[in-house]
Amino acid sequence: MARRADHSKEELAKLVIESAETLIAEGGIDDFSARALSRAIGYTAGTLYHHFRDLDDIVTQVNARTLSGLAAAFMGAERSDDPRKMLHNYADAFLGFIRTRRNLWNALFEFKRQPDVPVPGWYVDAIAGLIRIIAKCFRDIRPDLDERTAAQSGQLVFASIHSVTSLETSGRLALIMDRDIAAVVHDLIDTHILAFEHRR
Amino acid sequence: MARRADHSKEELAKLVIESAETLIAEGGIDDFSARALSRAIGYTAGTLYHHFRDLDDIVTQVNARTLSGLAAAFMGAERSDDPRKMLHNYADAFLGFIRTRRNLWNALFEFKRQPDVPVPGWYVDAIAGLIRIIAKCFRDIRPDLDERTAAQSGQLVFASIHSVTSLETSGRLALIMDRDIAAVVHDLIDTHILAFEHRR
DNA sequence: GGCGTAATTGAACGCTGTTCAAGTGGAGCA
DNA sequence: TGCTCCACTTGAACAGCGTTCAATTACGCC
Repeated sequence: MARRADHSKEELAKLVIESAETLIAEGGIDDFSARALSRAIGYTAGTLYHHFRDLDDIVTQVNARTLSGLAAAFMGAERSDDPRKMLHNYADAFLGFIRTRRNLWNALFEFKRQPDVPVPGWYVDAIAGLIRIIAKCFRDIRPDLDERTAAQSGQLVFASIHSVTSLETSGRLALIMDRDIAAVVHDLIDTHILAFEHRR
Repeated sequence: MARRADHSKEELAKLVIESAETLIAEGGIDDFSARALSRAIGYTAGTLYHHFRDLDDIVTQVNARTLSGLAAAFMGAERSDDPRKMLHNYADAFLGFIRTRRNLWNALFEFKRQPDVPVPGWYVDAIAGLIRIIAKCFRDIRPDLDERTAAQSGQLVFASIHSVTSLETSGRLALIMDRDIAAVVHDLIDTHILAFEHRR
């Protein structure tokens, strides 16, 4: 029963990515498998490998949607003229985004990439874009400091927040601290702002 | 062909944990499996389940050794009367420790715990002990601030450093920043010190 | 020496990602 | 209309995984 009239090549690809996103969002990356995905779309596992290189290929495309969704959440953050307030607004946008998409956010950093397969360029660019938004706020706080310093603070904030959220979504935050994720994230931002204000 | 003469119950348990540690240290948690471990010790996979609840049980005991090894590394950190310098010394001890034990450090946070199995108490205590050492330095920097504030800074530093090291060991640090792990860790510590000095 | 029991084995179950020969349905051409 | 061709789909297969368990073995003890 080859070439079923059910879906065109493009429709099937779309169906696969969207179903994969739903499966990961609902059950996490651990319950996600080639057979579970093929069951969900009504095809056989083998078909997946005719349209995608492997499962990592599919997960990477789901991750792309998550990243652009986060970028959209950043764009939708409440505006403020105060860069300090703006950083907290971004944090709230971020927290709101991952609250409803825990498993998808986890998938971004959980799934193993094999070292030989290079990270896609758009992947790096998407993260760099988010960090640039954060760095811009630091630049506004102390325009006298050079751009590189602000960029590094943006990177540190991004990495630190990623840390506590991944600890939280994997259920390990309570091992380290006794506050909830939102309190910790805003505390982290205040810490980095305070340090940045008093630099040099 | 049971061979109780080869190893006593205690000897076998020791052999299992040590072999598991070696396997994880050399090949990472991904290449670690019940069959690989049983092959290494010259027994069958089924035997493992007579002496341990499951693989998680074994990994957890390996993690215990890693944690106490890290505590020992902290104890061996170069002493200093300056708490700021001391924080950097702890960082160097930490960096030195994970440099030779990347895969073991990864195993500490990588392997999935199922949510129903509670985290062992000594596990929580071991982490809390490390954080307390860090918090003590912050307390020395500003004795006028209350203990809780210092404790929270200790937690933030621990979580932040865990973040960048786990990003680094999983090969993702380069996605976010362009500096090496040691530079980032010391920068993080300076940031938290600077912010702590200027609190309230 | 024989018995009881603890330790060990090896097969089995259901799962995983991935590959591939075989077969089918639809499009294009005569 | 009939025919051919090939992209697509399937289902079986492979090698691995964690885990369980009936059967077997070997040891300590009486």
